[in-house]
Amino acid sequence: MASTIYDIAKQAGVSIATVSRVFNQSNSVSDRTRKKVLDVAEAVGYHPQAYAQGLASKKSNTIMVVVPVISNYFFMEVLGGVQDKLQQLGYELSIFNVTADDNLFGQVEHVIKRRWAQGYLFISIHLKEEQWKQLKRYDVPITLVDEHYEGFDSVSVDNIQGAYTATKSLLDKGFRRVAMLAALKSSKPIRDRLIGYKKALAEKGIPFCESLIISGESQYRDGFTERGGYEGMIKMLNMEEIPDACFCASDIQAVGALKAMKDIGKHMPIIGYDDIELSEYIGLSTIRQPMRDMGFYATQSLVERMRNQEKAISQTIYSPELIHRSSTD
Amino acid sequence: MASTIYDIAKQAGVSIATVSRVFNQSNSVSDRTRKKVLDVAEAVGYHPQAYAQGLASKKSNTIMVVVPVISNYFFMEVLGGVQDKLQQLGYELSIFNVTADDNLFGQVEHVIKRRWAQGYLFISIHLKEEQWKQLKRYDVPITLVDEHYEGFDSVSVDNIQGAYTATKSLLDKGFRRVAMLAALKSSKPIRDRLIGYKKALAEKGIPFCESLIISGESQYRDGFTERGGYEGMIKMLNMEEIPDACFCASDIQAVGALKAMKDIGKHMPIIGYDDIELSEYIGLSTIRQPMRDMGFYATQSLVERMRNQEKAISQTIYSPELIHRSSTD
DNA sequence: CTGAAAGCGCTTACAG
DNA sequence: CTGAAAGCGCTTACAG
Repeated sequence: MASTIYDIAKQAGVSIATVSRVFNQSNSVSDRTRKKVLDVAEAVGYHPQAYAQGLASKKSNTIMVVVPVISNYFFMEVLGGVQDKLQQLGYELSIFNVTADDNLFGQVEHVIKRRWAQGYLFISIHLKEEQWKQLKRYDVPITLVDEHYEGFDSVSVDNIQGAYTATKSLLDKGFRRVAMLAALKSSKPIRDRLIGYKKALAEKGIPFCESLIISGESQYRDGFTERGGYEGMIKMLNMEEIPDACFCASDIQAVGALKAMKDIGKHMPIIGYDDIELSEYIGLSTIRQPMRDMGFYATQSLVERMRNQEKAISQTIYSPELIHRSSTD
Repeated sequence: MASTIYDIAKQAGVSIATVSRVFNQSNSVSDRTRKKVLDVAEAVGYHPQAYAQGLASKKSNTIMVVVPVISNYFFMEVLGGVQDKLQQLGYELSIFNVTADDNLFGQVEHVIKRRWAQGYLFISIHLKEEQWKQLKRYDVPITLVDEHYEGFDSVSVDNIQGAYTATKSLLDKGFRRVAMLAALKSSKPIRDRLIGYKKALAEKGIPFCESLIISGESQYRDGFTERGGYEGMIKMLNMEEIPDACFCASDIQAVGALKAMKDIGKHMPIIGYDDIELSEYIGLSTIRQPMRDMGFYATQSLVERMRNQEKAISQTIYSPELIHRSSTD
């Protein structure tokens, strides 16, 4: 049950080098020999051990995805794209989940130092300029998704523009008191989207009003949850002067907001952010992020870099798209 | 940038064995020595390489999750539970995604033979009795989630009972023509749920009618999608005699079904299956599967087995719970 | 096309 | 508490 390359070599009457060659698709093996080796291997159920191969070859054929939260719609979609691409290429996928509470950079550095993979896909990992620079020194293929740093290939969506577009679409409909249902204030997407929101207001000459920003304290998924949206909307509907309309920082929060409005019996137009598959089915207007495409493309970009460290760094920035549905009618 | 245990040993003035001991938490190292080693390691940014450790120790501290589809609500929730548990334990998580089209058993066998991990969590992997038996021979810790085979620890939910409960709840309300919005007929959960559905009918003396089973052909996520539900419900609403009520095979399909009813302008009570987080927010009655708990508990069970191969095999079967909300009012 | 041999970077008895 | 040395299961020049 635990045969090694030596067992196969002995049984097939060849050297271990030859067995190794057979399993490495080397073409310098005669068909006869190859067949003999394969037959024996098949019979005893032999496969090269991943760790031994990794150590000896200093390669691993593994791509590692590094993310803060796995159970999250955005990540799930991006990952779908990653898989689609990987399936074509024959790499193995590994996922490393960094925990929010601890020293983020330390965790990221750790996983790289351990050399688990040949290439890394960082999804929604936000570091400081200084820290990216340090990572750069490891000289390992890394592609960033949902983040931007000029030293690495990256694939992202313009959050500022997306929030701007969402807010503007509401303002253009004539609403003045447009609220923003945010999540954890310190999170990167919220910070960016707040900028876009303010920009749209400024353009219309509407003064920014702090009280129209409803943010949550929950650390769980940074507040991008149904519950977060529900609670935020409840607060909003209890304000002395209820907003005219609302820009929600994510579709999943909008789902909660919709319920809150129903429960309270008051209604206002809302627009979400992401365009998860579900949104079409609940008639939610939103800002589409091409999540699947991002995963797909980022993976391609990473693999290209793994094959050629010298290629020029590419920054891909998708423009978010306004999707109009019934929630803003 | 690529220091090994030798570099650290030399710089710290000790042997490589000592360096190794420091990184393996062995307590037979003096505090002075330990500090010296740690200081040097910190300075040069050293971490043991995963592959070399794995090969030398024949252990890997890695748990691998094997699944058919990653971007799927059920899996996402289960994985959330897995992570919660793993975080407490300090194992690394790897995910292996088997593709639907190919020879499933071959893929599963391959990943085990490569010895990527010390323990495996199989989620929604359905094999034949015969194949499970073969896997058993590898003598590797495996825990099954959403599947049952007496040779391995398993954590599952009684699908037959769940479907029975759902269908019965509709029949008890007085509906006679209760349809089932299924997905890919050949999928395991559908087969089981169909049994439960029939059982409930039989109990009430209602003859089973093939035309009330609406199944899809889509391979994508086995048809457990919003679109699948939407299309199924459209079909149903176009039948000459529209059913009185409908049991949907998953919440996500129910979301699609809800939209279909709205679009067509006809309505019938429906009940879903899963109780994904979302369902509470759209008022969907459903059958709750404790997905997070299943992941959590399965991980615990797996780790216990990894630590003690001799422990008795445990089969945990959760009873699904009926959650009553407005969609069946 | 094939083999002998060194080496990948660790761990772990075995001695002391 | 510490070190010398063998071994984990492969890959890969180097020779032939």
